[in-house]
Amino acid sequence: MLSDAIQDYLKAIFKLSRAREAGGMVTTSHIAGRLHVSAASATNMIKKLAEMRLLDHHPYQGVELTPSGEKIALEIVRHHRLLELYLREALGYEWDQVDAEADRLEHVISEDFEDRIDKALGHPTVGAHGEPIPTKDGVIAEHDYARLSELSTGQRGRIRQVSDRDPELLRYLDRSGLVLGTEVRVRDRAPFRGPLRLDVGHSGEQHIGLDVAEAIYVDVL
Amino acid sequence: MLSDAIQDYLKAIFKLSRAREAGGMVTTSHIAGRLHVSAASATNMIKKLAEMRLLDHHPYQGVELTPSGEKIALEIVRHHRLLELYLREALGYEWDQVDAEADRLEHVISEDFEDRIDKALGHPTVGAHGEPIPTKDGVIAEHDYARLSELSTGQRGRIRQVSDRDPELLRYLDRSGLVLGTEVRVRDRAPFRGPLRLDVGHSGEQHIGLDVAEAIYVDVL
DNA sequence: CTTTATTTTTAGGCGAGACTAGATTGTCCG
DNA sequence: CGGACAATCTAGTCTCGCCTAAAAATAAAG
Repeated sequence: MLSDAIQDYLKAIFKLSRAREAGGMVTTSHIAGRLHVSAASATNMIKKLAEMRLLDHHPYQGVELTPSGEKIALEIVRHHRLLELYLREALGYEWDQVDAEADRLEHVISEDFEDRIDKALGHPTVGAHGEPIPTKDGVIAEHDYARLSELSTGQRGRIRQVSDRDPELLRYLDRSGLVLGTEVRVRDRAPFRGPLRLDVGHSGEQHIGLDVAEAIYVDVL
Repeated sequence: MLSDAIQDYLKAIFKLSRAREAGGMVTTSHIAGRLHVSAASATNMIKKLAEMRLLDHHPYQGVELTPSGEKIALEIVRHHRLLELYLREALGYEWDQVDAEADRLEHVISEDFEDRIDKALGHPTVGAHGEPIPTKDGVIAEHDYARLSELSTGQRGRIRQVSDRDPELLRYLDRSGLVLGTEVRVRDRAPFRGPLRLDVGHSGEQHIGLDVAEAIYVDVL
């Protein structure tokens, strides 16, 4: 059985390698930063994981998950996302609270538990924040959503996914009506990485910063 | 935050002190046996818990939880029993599977999670095996059920609680119709700790060993 | 090309919680 | 009362996952 720490590292590396698209290489300090541990601790764990053939370590360059490492990471991600959705759907959790609870639960649930909540949710394919849920045999759907920040003036999109990293951000999005499924239109973009003016749904107008817009993924309409 | 190990020790000591009723003293080897660790490990942890004023250690005699130790134990037991019941009611787990899953979940759920499942279950007072569920402020109901093994020929009782220690036993009870709420009558008791012959519900007759009968608690009718 | 700044790795250590081996205490029995 | 045996405790060790401090490698800048 893999320890919680190992699972956390694999999950973090997997997510970072996705975020840093196409580059593939994830550095020691990225991992350390994400997990709030020192760089030395990350190096130690990396060496151990390389020993276990769960990742390839290119010293001073970065790491890359092996297929078996990625398989395990996907199992954990599946646990996490099913749990998030279950907490929301079955227990009424708010959008911004599910991540923290799922982070703790994901390490301890059995296969049986996983199957039961999967069934209770009707075998969902996307999680509480729109992220794809890997299948049981490790296949994850690839969506090519655009970041809201990439849309130009006049373009419309439907919100399909949001970053789950920051609960504060999620609460802000919720208050602003920027939830999954909502249609938005870019009315205006201020220059020099300035804010966007948006039409949100049928309700109203919102001004959001570019950082926020980068955390929102849309289908361009 | 108390470690999982500490929580496990406190829970084990609490349960053992209940089982060994009135005696109060729980020995090192009882604890070690229950937790599947060596006696030396148990001694170490006992010293640590005594240091933390969670229990009183009378060397070579045994231990007794302090009020604050018992408070913590009750919180864990509450988590455990609410989880067991939730797994059964909401996710369709079988009687014999809930204990193992709850053992892992009990350490990681938040107060919020506890409150939500408590509410979803309608603030239950007894768990999946009939055990009383401590309240949030650490009060546990005391039932004075009789052991089925103590009933004499001709006496009737209603099953109110069963031991949750052994999944195998629970499956056996389930197959035999010896579930919570069932009425039973002792038709006959064989001598020398021999088996009991029972009328179970309206269905049929069962022969059960005395060990089994000791694990079943009834209201005498 | 050399200096400087940053990142990564190495070295050494610490606390938790388990273990084994061996010393100690308590109990029971002749 | 004195042994014998079981239970308990002490001492010392191990693994895991984290840490800090210092050394080494890389990258950037003059």
